[in-house]
Amino acid sequence: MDADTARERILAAVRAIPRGRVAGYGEVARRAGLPGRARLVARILSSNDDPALPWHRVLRSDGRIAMPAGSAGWREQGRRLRAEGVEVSAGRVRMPAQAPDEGLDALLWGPGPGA
DNA sequence: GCGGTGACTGACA
DNA sequence: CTGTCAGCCACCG
Repeated sequence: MDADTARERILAAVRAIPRGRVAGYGEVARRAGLPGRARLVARILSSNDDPALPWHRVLRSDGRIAMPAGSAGWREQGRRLRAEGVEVSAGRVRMPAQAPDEGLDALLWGPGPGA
């Protein structure tokens, strides 16, 4: 597929993250049908201009905010996440692994529109 | 074409 | 826990 299609899919995957939930760059890439393209996801978000895109729900694989700690974007992301009820401490989000009752996939994406 | 860079990641020490 | 390393890939000078 071409670069434009890839971007569309990635943006769609990001938009699919439910409010109050988070997903990793690699996870988003995988959901977009582009496994291993975490860096592409990061690049897309960094150049994104859509104010409606929930970019703040995308985190690094270790649960930490990807931007430089203390930067404006870093603070903004933490603020938006907490505003949605996501627990954030020291720039880190509580990962789904701490809630073993449900599958990781279900926790990340929930029932979603397809269920 | 080439090397540097980055909102990345998993493996290892 | 922190650091280093090799992959990764689009973009830029």
